[in-house]
Parts: sequence; structure tokens; C-alpha cells
Amino acid sequence: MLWICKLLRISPPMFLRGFVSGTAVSTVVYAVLYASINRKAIDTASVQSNFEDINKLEQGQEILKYGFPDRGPELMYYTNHVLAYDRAKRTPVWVAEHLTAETLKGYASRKNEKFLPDPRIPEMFSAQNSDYQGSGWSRGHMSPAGNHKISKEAMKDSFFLSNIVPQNYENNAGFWNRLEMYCRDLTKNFQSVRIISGPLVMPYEEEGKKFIKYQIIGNSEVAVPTHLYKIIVAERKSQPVALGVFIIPNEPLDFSHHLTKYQITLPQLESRTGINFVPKLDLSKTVNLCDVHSCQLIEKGKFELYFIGRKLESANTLSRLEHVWKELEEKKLKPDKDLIDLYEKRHKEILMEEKRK
DNA sequence: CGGGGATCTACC
DNA sequence: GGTAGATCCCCG
Repeated sequence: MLWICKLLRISPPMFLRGFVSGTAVSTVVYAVLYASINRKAIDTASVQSNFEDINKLEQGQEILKYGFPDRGPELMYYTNHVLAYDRAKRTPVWVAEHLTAETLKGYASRKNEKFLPDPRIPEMFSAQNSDYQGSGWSRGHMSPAGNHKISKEAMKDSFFLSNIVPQNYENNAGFWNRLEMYCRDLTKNFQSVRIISGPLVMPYEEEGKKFIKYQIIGNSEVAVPTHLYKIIVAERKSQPVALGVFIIPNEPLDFSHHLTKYQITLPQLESRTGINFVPKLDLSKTVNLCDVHSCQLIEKGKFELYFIGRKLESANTLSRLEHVWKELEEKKLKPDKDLIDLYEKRHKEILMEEKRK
């Protein structure tokens, strides 16, 4: 490998970086590397073609005398997720994570975290909190905070803006939130759930012509996606791998919309994004996730009961507690025993605290 | 669970 | 006098 590096006038780490960059140059480099390792095994024809490649390489080095155009690292690794970053859009390209019943356990809380610019991304390519503030768009996790309760480090990493895209408020708190809950719920039925999520800009048609248009927000001009995608790869013993791919509009979606409505094939998404998301997965050996699992998001009543419970837990005053409790009447929801117990428990706790004062 | 904003304080 | 961080409040 060293002689190749010498030829390229680069250091070995640089070589490896170029090697994974997926450019035409690296393909040529790979051919040369392959030849160097298997020198004795190759025939005359391939040797000649490799000499041609070397000539191209040398010419390429002269063309690129002042260095390879650098799009930054292909992959960025964090405590509990991996992503590819788009320096032009100031958002991730994709964010990958691996959920199991075990990794979803823990008590790290989002309430202790703040959104922060990712220190690993040069400032000129990074989003800032100020870009989002007052933009009309919320900061939407691609790998959600709720998947990072396992440790404070994992939770903190998920709040870097490298994991965030501008997302419609209602979508983020509603449909997308329910989709994330569904993904976590899958770990009850599958040993392993792998997810890749990211932003997408879909074309629209006008006067018979197709266009792609997206808003940019803040001084950093962060790209607002028209859609978000989610790829779900779920495994369980002795069964084919289950695959589900979805493209969700970045807009309010109420409970009348079903998840299956947004399902597409993996090649459709790969064609649009230019990314082979799971190149080692044999699609012919997979089954449709929605054929082997419900693909039903949590229903309205259960969903509202769930976050009323969360609000009861975080209520600090009796008036706040009563106010949250009244939501049940307004929304004609019937609390189960656990919720009633929670209410009474919080009621006692708040009374005790007020007595102390 | 998913996200906000207002206010106060410390500080330069 | 303006800003950063903490605290408490709020919403779907």
C-alpha cells in the first residue's frame, strides 16, 4: 500500500479516506491495490489494463495537484448512531441506528440536553440553533432522543444538529413521533431492528415540467426537506428479514392517514437519493414488513393518553396537575387504573412539597 | 413521546 | 446594556 501512497503523494490515512470516498479515483486506486496484493495471480490482459490505470492515476495526480476536492468524512460515528452529513444542506444525508429491547432501556432524559452545533463539523458547514429559531420549523431528530435513553453520552450525541432537520411541528409531535414509537415497539417482536432515516426533497410538476424546490432557513441556509424517509430492517429468528421503506410528507398528518399509504420500495428510494442503503441485504430474501407486522401506528386515544401521563409526571403545581387532568374530559378519554394512580401519586407528592415550603 | 417560549440571574 | 445559562412554564 505504501508505494501507492507514495505515487499519490498522500499519507496512508489520507489514502484510506480516499479509498472509501466512492469516487472514480478510488475505484482506480482499488484496482491498483488489488493488483499489488494479487500480483502473481493476475493475467497479462489485466496487467496491461492496470498499467493504463496507473497512467490515468499519474495524470489525475497532476490534475489534482492542489488536492482532492473534499466533501468531508463519509461516515460520522456517535455513541449510538452513525450518519452521513450534507455540508451544503447543513443536515444529515442519512442517520442509521440499531434498536433492540436492550438498547432501548435506560433513564437518560432529553430534559437535560440542549440542541448544539456539532463540534466535529466545521462552522462554515454547520447549522446553528439561531437558524431554526423563528424559522417556523422545529428541530426534528432523525435518530430520536427516545432511542438514546441508554446513556447520557448517547442522549447528548443525538442533540447535535448533525442529527437534526427542519421539521413541521405537528408532524414531528404527531405522525413522525408515532412512527418512531412504532419502530421502538417492533423490538417486542423482533430481536433486531435497524433503521435509517433522513430528509428528502421530492420533485413537483408545473406546466408539464418537473422541478425541485426547497426552502432554506437562517443565516446558514439550512435546507428544509419536503419529505422524510425511514427504512426499517427487522430480524427475528428463523424468519426472512422484514423490510419496510416509507416516505413521509413534512407536513401535518392527522390520524386519518395510515402508514401503509406512504410505503414505497427500497429501489425507488435508492434511485431518488442515489444511495444504496443496505448493499449487503439480498432483497429477494426479504419480506414486506407490513405483511408480517401491523404497520399500524398508535391510535388517537392511546396516543393522547400516553402523553397526558407524561405531562402528569412533569406537573409541578396542583393547578397544572388539574389542568392536565381536565384534558381527559375535553378529549373524552377514559383514564385506566395506572393513569388514575399516577394522578393520585403526583397529587400527594405536590402537596408534600408545598407543605415543606 | 415530540417540541416550544418567557423570565430571571450572573456576568462582563 | 446585552448575552448565556438555568428554571419554570407551556403546547400537540
